[in-house]
Amino acid sequence: MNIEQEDLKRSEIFKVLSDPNRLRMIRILYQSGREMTCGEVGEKLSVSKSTVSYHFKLLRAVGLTHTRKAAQSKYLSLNQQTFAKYLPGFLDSL
Amino acid sequence: MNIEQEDLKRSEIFKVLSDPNRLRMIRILYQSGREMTCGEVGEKLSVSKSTVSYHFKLLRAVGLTHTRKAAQSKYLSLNQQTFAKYLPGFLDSL
DNA sequence: CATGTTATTCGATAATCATCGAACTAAGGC
DNA sequence: GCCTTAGTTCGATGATTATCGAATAACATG
Repeated sequence: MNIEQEDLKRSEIFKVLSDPNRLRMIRILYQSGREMTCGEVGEKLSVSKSTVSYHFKLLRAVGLTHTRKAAQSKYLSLNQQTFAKYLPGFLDSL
Repeated sequence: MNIEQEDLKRSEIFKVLSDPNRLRMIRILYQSGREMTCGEVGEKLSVSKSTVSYHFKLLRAVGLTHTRKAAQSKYLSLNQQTFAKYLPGFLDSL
């Protein structure tokens, strides 16, 4: 990847992190230290489930989270590799 | 500062970093290792000077840069402390 | 198969954003 | 005092965004 593309990727990641609700989601996932479902996270944020789904889609799209499907639920967890590459030390600063 | 406020501050910083042109500005400043004027940076990005001024204002507003005024020019430099606090290791990953 | 749970998709809407050129301010040099 | 240089501010505009509720899809369980 050249610098142009790297910058675009970086700015996309920052854009995804620039919403307070998404930041909270990440903190919730990080501090829980386990997988969580959409509903579980959404409950803590008091926003509609469609909005939660929207945010989760964005987080997934830039590789910040990983999704495991099981039955009707989807379990989300942080993708530590992406954080390590683009935001070294960030998670620990939360 | 409580967590709510910290998250707002964080998301503001990320929002400022989520624009490719502002990211390039930061890279330019970082790699040059010195102060630069608005015009100097703007030249490298081929955007209008009003747009550059707009971006610089945002960077300053969240404390990512520092401005020193001298004669008609304004010299910009990165505020390393803000990076260290909110994005440890980020500059080195550029 | 009917019902309930979990999540996604689809408009719609109000808000925010990046960009420009033009007008303006401030400072120097002639 | 004028012109030049360096930045800022001010609309205006087109694009993107966050949010919601309603409709839909996928799966499980009675």
